[in-house]
Amino acid sequence: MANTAKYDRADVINKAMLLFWEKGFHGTSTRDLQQAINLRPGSFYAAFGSKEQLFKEALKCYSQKSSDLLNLNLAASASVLEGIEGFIKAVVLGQREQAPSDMCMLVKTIGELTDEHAELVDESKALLQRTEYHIRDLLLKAQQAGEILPEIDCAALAQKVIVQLMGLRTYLRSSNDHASVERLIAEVFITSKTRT
Amino acid sequence: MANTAKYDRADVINKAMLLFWEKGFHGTSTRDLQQAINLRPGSFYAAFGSKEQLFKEALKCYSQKSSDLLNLNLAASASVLEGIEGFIKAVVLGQREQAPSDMCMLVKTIGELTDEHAELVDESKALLQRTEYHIRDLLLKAQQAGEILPEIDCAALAQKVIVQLMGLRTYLRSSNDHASVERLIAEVFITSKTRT
DNA sequence: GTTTAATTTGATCGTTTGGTCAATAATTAA
DNA sequence: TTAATTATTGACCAAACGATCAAATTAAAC
Repeated sequence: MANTAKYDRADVINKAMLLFWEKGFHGTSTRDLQQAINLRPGSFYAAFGSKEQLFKEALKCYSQKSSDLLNLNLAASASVLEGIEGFIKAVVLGQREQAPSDMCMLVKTIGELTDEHAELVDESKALLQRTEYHIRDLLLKAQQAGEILPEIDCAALAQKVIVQLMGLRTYLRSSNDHASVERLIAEVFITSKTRT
Repeated sequence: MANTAKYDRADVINKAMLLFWEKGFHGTSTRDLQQAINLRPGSFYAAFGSKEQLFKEALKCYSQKSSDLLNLNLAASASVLEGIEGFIKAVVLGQREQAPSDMCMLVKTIGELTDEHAELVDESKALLQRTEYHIRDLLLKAQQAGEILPEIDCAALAQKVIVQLMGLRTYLRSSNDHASVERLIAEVFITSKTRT
């Protein structure tokens, strides 16, 4: 056989993801990346092919972490709806000192990039849609469990949740007004909840 | 005296704004700009000093256009609340074929840029806040006119409107689902309106 | 221990970047 | 008409960009 790679691919992608999340696609140079993940150009391009391909891996990594966080909150909550609410709070407010940006990386990407990088835009859109469907399915489960009023359209409610997530995270980045954002989060489900 | 400039400064800034809005700060090169506004480097830098300064002028231009659109909708509406609703529809859905991006240029900017370009980020934040205060004042006026329930906190409602604007425009960019967005817009004020 | 195939390294490539500048052209006041 | 002042032009600069590659190094297979 031959030599073996000395880096942990998952760890490298995670570090690249954090840098891309913070500075964006164009704002992150391949040299920035190579320094952050401690790889020389040759290894870098042997491993990932191009800056664009690494960014795509970073998007998937980001989305997976987000999905993990949702599952974590679901597991730690007594009900599905509580789990979703916990997830929203965690995503928007929770990770203050560890996340490299207040805003969603997928939102930042579809905002920054154009058709010139259609593959990355499309991947971001697809991952956002997957999240929406995931939440819709969870809301249906909550509705079947009697947590959500039966007349509510859960697909429409899932859209509202995604819109709120996008809007609130962006608003927090803009205003840095934690208190207001916390108050606004509490209102997301109030008209859909059953009496408790 | 001397020679006079052959270009219209306001027109040039407007063209630059459209390009920046579409492609972002890093995605737009000074050569892209110089070609779009038909200025050679010398004139370009004599007129604007730097890419960053021109971007700042572009932000102000964008915000002014947005403010104009709000006033236009207010003037064309029977009530203040109708005017705001018309503005929201116009901003989110109306300008389909003319706007270079679904998303708000200020949101795109605070999403793309970091502390490295703090002046541009801060300017965007300030312009967003000005819009929020503008809407808050209008909502107060609508409340005094009896269009909004007296128990509503108009400052908080203005925040909600801004969050919705950010979220809905981003969601439209992501999903291209006009019908859903139109439906979601209709829900912005339903719990605040008085009986009609 | 030698062979073999993969990895790592750092110099380097051609291009694009934001920005400068001396030369030229144009306009108006005198 | 001339002198003074400003605008325009296009060549040019140094730095940063994404990416390549031959040479050196490494570790598993035999």
